Amino acid sequence: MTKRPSTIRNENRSVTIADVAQAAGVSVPTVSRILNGKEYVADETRQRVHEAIHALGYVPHTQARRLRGGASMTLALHYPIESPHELSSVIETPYITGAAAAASEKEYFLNFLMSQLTPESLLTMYRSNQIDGLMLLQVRMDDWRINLLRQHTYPFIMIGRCADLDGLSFIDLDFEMAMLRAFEHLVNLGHRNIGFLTYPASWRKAGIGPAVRSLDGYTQALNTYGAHNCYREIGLNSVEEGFEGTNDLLRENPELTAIITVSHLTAAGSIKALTLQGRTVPQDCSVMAVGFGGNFASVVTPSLTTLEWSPYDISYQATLLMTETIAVAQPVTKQVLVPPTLVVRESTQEVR
Amino acid sequence: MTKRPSTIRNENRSVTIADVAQAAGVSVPTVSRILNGKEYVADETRQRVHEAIHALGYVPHTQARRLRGGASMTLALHYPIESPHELSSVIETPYITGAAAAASEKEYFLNFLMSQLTPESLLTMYRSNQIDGLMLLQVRMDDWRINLLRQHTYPFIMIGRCADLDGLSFIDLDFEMAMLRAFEHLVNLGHRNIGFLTYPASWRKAGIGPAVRSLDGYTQALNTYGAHNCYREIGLNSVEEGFEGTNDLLRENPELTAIITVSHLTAAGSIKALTLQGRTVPQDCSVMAVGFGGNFASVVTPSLTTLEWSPYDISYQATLLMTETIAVAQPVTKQVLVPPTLVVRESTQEVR
DNA sequence: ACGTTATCTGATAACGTTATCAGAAAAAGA
DNA sequence: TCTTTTTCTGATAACGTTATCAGATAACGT
Repeated sequence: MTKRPSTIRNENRSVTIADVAQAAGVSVPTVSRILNGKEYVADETRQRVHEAIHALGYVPHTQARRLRGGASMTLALHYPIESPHELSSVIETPYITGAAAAASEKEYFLNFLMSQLTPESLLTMYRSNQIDGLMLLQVRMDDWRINLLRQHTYPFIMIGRCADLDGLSFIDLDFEMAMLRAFEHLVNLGHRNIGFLTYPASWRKAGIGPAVRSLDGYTQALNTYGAHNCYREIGLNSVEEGFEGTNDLLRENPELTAIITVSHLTAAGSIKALTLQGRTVPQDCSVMAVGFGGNFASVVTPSLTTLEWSPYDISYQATLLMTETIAVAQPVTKQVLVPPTLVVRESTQEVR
Repeated sequence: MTKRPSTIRNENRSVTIADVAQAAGVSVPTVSRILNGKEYVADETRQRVHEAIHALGYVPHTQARRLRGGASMTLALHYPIESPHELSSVIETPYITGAAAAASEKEYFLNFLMSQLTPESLLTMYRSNQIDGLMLLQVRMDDWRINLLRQHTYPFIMIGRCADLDGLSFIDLDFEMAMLRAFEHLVNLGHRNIGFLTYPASWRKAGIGPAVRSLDGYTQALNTYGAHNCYREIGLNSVEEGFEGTNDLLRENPELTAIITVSHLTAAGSIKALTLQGRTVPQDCSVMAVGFGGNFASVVTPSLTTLEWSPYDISYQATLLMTETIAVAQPVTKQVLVPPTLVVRESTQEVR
C-alpha cells in the first residue's frame, strides 16, 4: 500500500550538506566553502560538488545558517492598530507590496506585523534573532516604539516621520510642497478663495506628521499666494466627514471656489455636498485631493485632480534603506522627503 | 568616550540559556525544561530559574529552536504576478491583514511573497525550513504551484479554488449563491431584463474560479428566474471596460433595466455609461456589483448595492485552517465556500 | 636543492537549543 | 529494612551550518 498524497509534508529527513559531501567524496567544510563562494577551491572539486548538489536536490537549511551566522535575513513591517479590522480600511496595500518587493530583491524575508506588538515582544523579536530590522508605519510624536528602539539601538526606519529626531532615519511625504503645489495649481486657474479640509485636530496635537505639516504647508501657501484663510479640521477621513466638513466650510465662507482635502474619500464627500447645494464640480467649485492616489481618484465623478505619492515607491525605498543600513553595520541616518506628483483630472477648472 | 546611540544593534552577545543556567545554579537542560513547561521540575528550582530569566532579560533564540525542533513557525502568503507594480492595484489589503492577524494569533510569523517565486525557490522554502505552510491566492486551473506542492505533499491551502481537486483544501467565495441572490434581489424589485458584465473570457478558459462560476451562477439564475440572457465578458476590471461593456450591452438590448457587474470599478464605468446615455441610476436602470466591498461602494455616486464578501475574514479563516492542518500533522482536507452578504445601497430600485 | 609562499582540503569546534538517557534523591510500598 | 516507584536533575549528543586552524600538496623563488 503506497502512502497516499496529502497536504502534509513527508517525513523523510531533508538532504544535508553532509549527504552532498559524501556523494562528492569531499569533506563537509569544502561543500560549505563552495556554497558560499569562498576562494581556494579546485575547479575540479567545485564541479563535482555542484553535480552532487544538483543530483541530490540539496538546499541549505536556513535556520541552521542563521544560527551560525547571526543574521536572520528577515525584516518586519509594523503598523500599530488597536483592532485588526481597523487596519483593513486604513493601510494601503502598496505599502506592504513595496516593502515585500524590496525585501525579496535583497533576499530578505518580510514579516508583516499587526498590532499585538508590546514593548516586550518588540525587543524579543530583535533579541531572539527573529528580525534584523523594522520598518515602522504610522509613527506618532511620542511613539513608544521609537523611544524603545532608540534606547536599545536596534536598526529601524520610520515611514512617515513624527518629528525631526536627530540621528533617526525616515522616509516621508513632502506635505509642505504638496500644499504649495496645490495652491499653485489652483491660483494659476484663478482661484483665490480656497478652503481646506484637513486631518483631525487630535492628530495634529499628537504630532502625527501629515496632520502637522499639511496645516503648516497650508499656512505657508496662504502667505505665499495671499488667499483667504479658511480651513477645518475634521474627523477621520471618510465620505461622511467630507460631506459635513464641506457644508461647514460653505456656511462659513460661501464664496469658496475651490476646496483642498487630504483624502480622496473626503473629496468624494465634498463633491456630494457641493452637488446637493446645487454647485457643480468643477464648474462652480474645484476640488482637489492631496494624498495617496490609486483607483479612487478615477472612480469618483468627476475624477479627482490630486497631488499624490506612490506608497509603493515609498515603502520600497524605505525597505531598501533598511537593508543598506543593516549591510554597512554602522550608524546610518538617512532622511528622505518624497515630493508629490500633480495629476490633473476632471475636478479642477478655471474659476469663472 | 561613550559609544553614541545609533540605529545599529549593539554587539554584545545576547543572553543565552547557559547564562541563565549559571545564574540560577542549575544545568542548561533544566532551564530548557522550565522554558518549555515540562513536568518533573521542583517548584523551588523553577522559581529560581524564572528569577534568573527575568534578571538577565533572557529570550530564547528563535533560529536555534527551529534548528533543533524543525518547525519554523512561519507561514507565507503568495500572490502570483508578473511585475511588482501590478500587484498594488489588484490585491486587497485585507487579504494580507487577515492572514497576518490569524498568523499572529497562532504565534506564527507571516511572510508575504511576491511573484519572483519559481518552482525551485518554492520547494526550497519548504525544504530549507523557511516556511511550514503556504496560502495561495489567485489560483489557476493548471497552476504549477498546485501541481508541484501536491506532488511533494507539502501543506498548503488555496484561497479561491480553481477546481474541485480531490483531497485539496480551499476556501472560496460562493459565486453561484451570489449570482442567485443578486437575481433574487433584482427580481423582487420587478426586474426581468438583467444584463451581466463578467470576467474576461480568457480567465474563464484558464479555469479561474470566479470567472467560471459567476457565469455558471448567472446561467442557473436565468433558469430559476427566467430572465433574458444578456451577458458580456469584458477585459480586466476597470472603469473603462465597464463603460465600454455597458454600451455594448445596451446596443444589444436597449430594454435592460438592471446590470450586474463583478467589480466595483466596472460598476462605476456602467454608471458613467448609463448617465451619458441619459439614463439615471437607479431610476432608469439599477446597477449591482458582486465582489469585495470596501470603500469603493460608498464612494461611487450613487453608492453601490453589492453582494460582497470580506476578504479579511476569508484570509483569516484560510490561515487558521492552515495552522490547524499543520498542528494535526495529518492529511486534512477542508473545503469551505463562503456565502456573500447582500448590502443594499442606492444603486438599485424598483423597476418603473 | 631548499626554503618560502600559494593553493587546496579536512578535523574540529562552535552557534543555542532540546531530546534522550541515566543517575541521584526522595517517596512509597512490601 | 529493602526494594520499587516517583520525582528531580545533569551529561551527553544532536540539529545543519560555518569559522578557525592546521596539515598537505603544489608552485615558486633563490
